[in-house]
Amino acid sequence: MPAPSRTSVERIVAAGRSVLSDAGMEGLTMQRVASEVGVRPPSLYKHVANRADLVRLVVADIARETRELLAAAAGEGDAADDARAMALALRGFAHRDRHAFEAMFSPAADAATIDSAVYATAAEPILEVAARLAGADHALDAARTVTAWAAGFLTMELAGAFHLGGDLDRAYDYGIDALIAALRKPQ
Amino acid sequence: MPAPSRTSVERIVAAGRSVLSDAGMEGLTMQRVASEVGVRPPSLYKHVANRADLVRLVVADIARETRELLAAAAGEGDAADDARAMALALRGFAHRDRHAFEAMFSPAADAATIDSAVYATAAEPILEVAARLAGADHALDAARTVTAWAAGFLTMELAGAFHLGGDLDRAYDYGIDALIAALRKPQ
DNA sequence: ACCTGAACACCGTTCAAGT
DNA sequence: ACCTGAACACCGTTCAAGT
Repeated sequence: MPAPSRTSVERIVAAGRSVLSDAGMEGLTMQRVASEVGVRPPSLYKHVANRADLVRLVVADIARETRELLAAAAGEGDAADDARAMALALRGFAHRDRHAFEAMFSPAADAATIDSAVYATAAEPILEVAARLAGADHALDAARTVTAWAAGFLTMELAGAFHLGGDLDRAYDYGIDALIAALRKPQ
Repeated sequence: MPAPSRTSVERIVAAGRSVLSDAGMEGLTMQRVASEVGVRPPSLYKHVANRADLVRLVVADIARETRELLAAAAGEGDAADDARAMALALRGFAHRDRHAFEAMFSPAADAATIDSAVYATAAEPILEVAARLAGADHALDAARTVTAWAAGFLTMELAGAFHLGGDLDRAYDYGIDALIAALRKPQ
């Protein structure tokens, strides 16, 4: 007499995603997720291999979310406007959901190995603007430079590394403007 | 009959530093550190408040190390040469000791709250070159932009986020050149 | 004044037994 | 075919008892 599944990977990942948002990576425990889903911890192992696997799935979800966010920010402006809008959208996300942002952009000991395909997902819209901004030949380098800067800035901002004061909104603008100017292909 | 201390904070932090290097943040356990130091885990609590405290001290050590490293890289070249040399020195460190680098530049759930003074320590040599490069008025913004980019690039490189291939050495050069050009004060 | 063993709470994970 | 309780290993941390 087979027992019908009382949950599913989808529901487990969704629960994990929401636990992560409000308890952080450290609070993302199998026990908490199980109780959120209405099941006992051992049952989760019928649907995911282990905690690392669950974390990987949750991070992949966040990557998809990030891609949507960035794609939506790139409107019909020129390349520089779109790049600026995407940078601001990413900062908004980092502020709105710091745990999700950190899970994606800092290699917590927990996240262990993240599928590199996950990054490719989120990187698509960035590559597209980078190509328009820097030209096809430098699209990859330009995309990496901008992404590295934004990820680094926001990670450090969230970590409280920018303690020397000054207006961080302005500092972020300063950075994005400097990068756009530097990467822009000769007209 | 008071018992003479069989260890010290210094020795504990040094042990923690070396355990971190070869086992990562996740392998940095009180048990491992205790055994490295020749003592039982409960004894550590006579010298550090708890694991978070130990992690904080280890990270502060890494920050000092990083400052030395950066200061040594800034030779007698002009501002652009020094900035380049410092960026390369940081990358060398990230490759040589990835766990130490990650402990400093990614807010592991473990690191919890890092003293912001720790960042100030490591930032000093960067601020100094930034002032020479971008002028005193923009020193802080320029230092933040360069640091954010380098931290982001190296974190992503270590995480395997740059899977799309291409020469990463060249990509790093591309980034630092672009940033130097963008931040350089009008001559 | 520091060290220790014993103990506790909490975690991930396995597994035999239920349905 | 999935769920469960019981169990195990491992972790951080506390504390009374040793010296």
